[in-house]
Amino acid sequence: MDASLSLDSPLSDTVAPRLGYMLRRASAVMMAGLGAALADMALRPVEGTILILVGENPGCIQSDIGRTLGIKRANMAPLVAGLAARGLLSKTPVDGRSLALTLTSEGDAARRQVESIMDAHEARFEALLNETDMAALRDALRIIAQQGESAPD
Amino acid sequence: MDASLSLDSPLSDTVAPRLGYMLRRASAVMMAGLGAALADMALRPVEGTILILVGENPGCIQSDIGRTLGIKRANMAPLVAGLAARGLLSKTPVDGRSLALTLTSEGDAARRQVESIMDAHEARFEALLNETDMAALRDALRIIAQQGESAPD
DNA sequence: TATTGTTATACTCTATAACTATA
DNA sequence: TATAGTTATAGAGTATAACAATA
Repeated sequence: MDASLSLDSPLSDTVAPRLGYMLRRASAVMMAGLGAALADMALRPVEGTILILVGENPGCIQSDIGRTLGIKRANMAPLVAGLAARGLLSKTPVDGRSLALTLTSEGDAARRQVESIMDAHEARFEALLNETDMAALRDALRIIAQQGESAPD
Repeated sequence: MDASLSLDSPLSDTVAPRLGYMLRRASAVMMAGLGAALADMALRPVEGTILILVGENPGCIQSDIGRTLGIKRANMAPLVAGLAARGLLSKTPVDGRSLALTLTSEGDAARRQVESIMDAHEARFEALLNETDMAALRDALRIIAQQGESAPD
């Protein structure tokens, strides 16, 4: 049993096996799956991620969340405002210029649900790989991601 | 030597080790690197990819490229028009409704340069990983990407 | 009827610039 | 001077709908 050439694609494709292209495809598949899983809660992946981060860092300031997730200040503002408008988190001034973020009880319930959904989503993919490949995958992804440090703002 | 906790991030972050998040980060790093490497040619990664695909499938029709790369017809039109306007590829009717794409000689020169840039870019990352991890990474990415098949249009 | 290519359009994500207020 | 938050805006990337021409 070999064959397997051009079963679903009639074109020769030397781009498909490239590392960057494979990474992009795999990432898109997982993001789409997570987005679909979170759609029931009317939350996007980035919003779920913010809830988790605020949940484990109560009182953290908005800028720290943005720096941790690689989201610029200008784009954090509407994200946090949206979550606050839905009653999921509250902004309380600490500094005069900084806002401390904490989850409301409703936000914490949402956070627990998001974590549950993310756990199940990850488990679905991890079940497809053996432990050795999973460990190698994590190592490789960490090393690749480390190449893109810096970026002040 | 352990330490390593919160050196660059003052926040606890249980999202960072999640598979989907690591994939997204690694993919973004590689895409940004490739984008920077291709910027000298004033080509975006997707444009370079189209040049490669047309180069190895001369006379293929526009729709096949779109299907292979997961780009919708509506979004292929301006991409191909842009490359044609720059003299990198030519569109010749075959069907009356289908357009066969071929690289011009200038387009083929660009294609060779793109492949050279992509080779160097990949090599830079592959050098960071041993053969075992690279093989595991490719296997894992292929398996993950396979979970997101379908999508008719 | 299904496919190809095109245009228009909209929504998301991301980026910069400019502004206010504060440390 | 540097930082925090906000607003406005612009550019990609991606999505649907509608259309004309063709198979």
